[in-house]
Amino acid sequence: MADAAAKSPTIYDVARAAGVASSTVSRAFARPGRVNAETAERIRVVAAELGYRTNPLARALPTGRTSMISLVISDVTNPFYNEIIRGAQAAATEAGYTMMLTDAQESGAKEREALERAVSLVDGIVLATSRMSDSAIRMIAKQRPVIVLNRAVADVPSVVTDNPRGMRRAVEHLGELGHERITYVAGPEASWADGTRWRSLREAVHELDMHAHRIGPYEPTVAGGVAAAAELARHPTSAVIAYNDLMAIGLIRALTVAGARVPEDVSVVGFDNIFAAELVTPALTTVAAPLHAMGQTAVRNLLALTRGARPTSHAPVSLPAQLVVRASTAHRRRNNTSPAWGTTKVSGSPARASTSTAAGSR
Amino acid sequence: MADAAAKSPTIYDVARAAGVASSTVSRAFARPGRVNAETAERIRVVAAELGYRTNPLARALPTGRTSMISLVISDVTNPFYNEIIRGAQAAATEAGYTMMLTDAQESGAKEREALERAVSLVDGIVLATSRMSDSAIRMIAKQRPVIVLNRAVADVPSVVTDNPRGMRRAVEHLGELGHERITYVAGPEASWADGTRWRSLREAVHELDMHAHRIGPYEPTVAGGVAAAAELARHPTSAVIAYNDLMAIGLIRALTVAGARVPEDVSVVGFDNIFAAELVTPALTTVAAPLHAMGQTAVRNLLALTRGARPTSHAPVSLPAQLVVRASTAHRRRNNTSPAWGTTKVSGSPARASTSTAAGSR
DNA sequence: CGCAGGCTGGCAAGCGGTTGCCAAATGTTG
DNA sequence: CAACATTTGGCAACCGCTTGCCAGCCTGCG
Repeated sequence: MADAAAKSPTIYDVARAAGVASSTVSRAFARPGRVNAETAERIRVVAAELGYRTNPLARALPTGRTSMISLVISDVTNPFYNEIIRGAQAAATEAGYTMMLTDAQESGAKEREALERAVSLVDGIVLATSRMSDSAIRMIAKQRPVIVLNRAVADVPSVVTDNPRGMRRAVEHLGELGHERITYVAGPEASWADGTRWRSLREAVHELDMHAHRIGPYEPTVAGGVAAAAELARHPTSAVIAYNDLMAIGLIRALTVAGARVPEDVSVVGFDNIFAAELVTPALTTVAAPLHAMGQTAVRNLLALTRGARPTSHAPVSLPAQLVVRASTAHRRRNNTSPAWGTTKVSGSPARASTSTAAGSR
Repeated sequence: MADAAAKSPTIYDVARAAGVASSTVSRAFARPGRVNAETAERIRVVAAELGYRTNPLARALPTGRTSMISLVISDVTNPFYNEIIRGAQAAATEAGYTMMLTDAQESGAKEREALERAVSLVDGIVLATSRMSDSAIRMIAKQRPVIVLNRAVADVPSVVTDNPRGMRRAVEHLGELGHERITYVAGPEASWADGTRWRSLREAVHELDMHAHRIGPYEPTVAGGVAAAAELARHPTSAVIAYNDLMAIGLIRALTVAGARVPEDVSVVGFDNIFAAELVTPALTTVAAPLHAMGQTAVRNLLALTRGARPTSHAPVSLPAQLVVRASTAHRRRNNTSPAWGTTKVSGSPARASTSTAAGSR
């Protein structure tokens, strides 16, 4: 019908209708002070009548700025990003920028390919939990301003959670509940966050005169948590801290299936405070990252960069974490030397345990 | 640092280096057959050496095609969209398109504003569960090809789940378990999906000689489900179907708190099969929508539209749904005329119930 | 009254590609 | 070998907007 017919009006149409030169129209919109107020007003009126709307593409060509930024996340499916996306979106909109979201689907290659396409379209990029190598990231950063989120890369400004403090709180909490030995269920080996979390845990237990040991790495998913449970059964502790909530959830499920009770027999703490954390049974005690603030801060800092600001220092911007205590942690039962699931562990399912161990240590 | 120095090479640079005209370079990339194979190869090599990459913005200006599409969803936070996003992304990438994701944050106004900005940048738009009015949607559709997802709008092609069949399966399932009366917990009044689900439920119970009644509307969130529980307590049935999983989860929690056991006392069925559905306790029986396929189909159909295809008919493309039976549904306990939670409801916690009711009906 | 300087608005040259049209070169056919 | 068709590459005019530079005009000041 009458759809393809009407091409949208250009500054030339407006210029003709208003009886001025196209450059004047352009300036009326882009450089308010540069044109006489009355003239500008007249142009504005005429433009409105014609339904003129400046074409961002055409504007971008000569200026080189698109007013778009890109947020790349490693996995849209991971609820961890929900609030980050929201925060980033809010900051972008607030500054008049359009944000394009790209899902890397946990693949460094896909991430790279998507970036390849997007890099020339945007004024800046936020890389959240990038799966690319440090050097690949630096490569990108050479072409456009980049902020990495939840990771530290030399020479590239970043925004992270205060993992040390968060971990410290978790350990203190467990300590107050009488636990002395903590098992850390590790996430992806390549993960920067995993590294700092484990390091922080070691420091915390040292200071608090407790003990920690580490198993893994495992996939940072529910399935990964399930896999970890088998290994945990071989060296049970009364308290466990998992790399993230997804793993903690998987762990609890597997533990429950194996006959252990959470939190009575074993306390479990996760990281991230994802949406599902409070839905599962028992509700998960977890270290909440300031997700919304992270997305927001990342974008704000990015936009500052695009305006030419140089980062004051190369140290990551660190945002405070918070411990959310729910139902998956409880007092250690001191007098019970051989709990039900401990029994299960030594005799019950040796085959399963060894299988998973092989998979776990790769 | 040597960052701002190097401007990326253009076709002119390549042309000079290869000793041909810029138009030939352009054609070598855009119109493969139009140029001699050898020449094209040489150009390609030179371009690779120079690190030339075609600038999508510059290309978009004369052609009017950006190779970008936009996916607008009503709420990134809602896990319902996870797989839709994935499917859409996959279809877009496969076709060489870049997809930009926009979150409307459940606000028709924000959706509109974001669209305002994006419409001139993309070749087409997928509106998933749009919160805008039909007429606003048609307005957009007049400017660019549009596909609406999970909704039907006259004159705009759409992709939806086969709600009737899905509902039918749910009702049959409940019928087989001996339930005779079903309560439907309604979602947003304005929701197209809610309308068809309730209608389908009525038809199904009619044919199967069962009974249905409806309560609501409530927010399509966990909180909404919690609110609904209070109302449900006033007219208890042994089976409940909720508008979506989030509400079903909230309902189950509130029911459990109130002393009812799920599924022993009341069976609950949700819709959508979101990620958390299998994590909660009891795991949720739900009608699974073919989320990935929906996203994929929507984008594919959209791209077909951009290539000039006219939709064959204006009837929505309907994709099959599937009932996933988990642990939240069970046989009706026939001999128990006054179940525990029925008792609870009339005497146990009237205060709590009435408080929630007030909150629920707002 | 003459002139420096601030305002305004127009001209025109891009930004990096695309593409209709033309001409030279090469291939085909009678 | 001439006439004609087919490739192949170049020229140049856009696409819609920005912006450096220039000129006309109005003020204010000495």
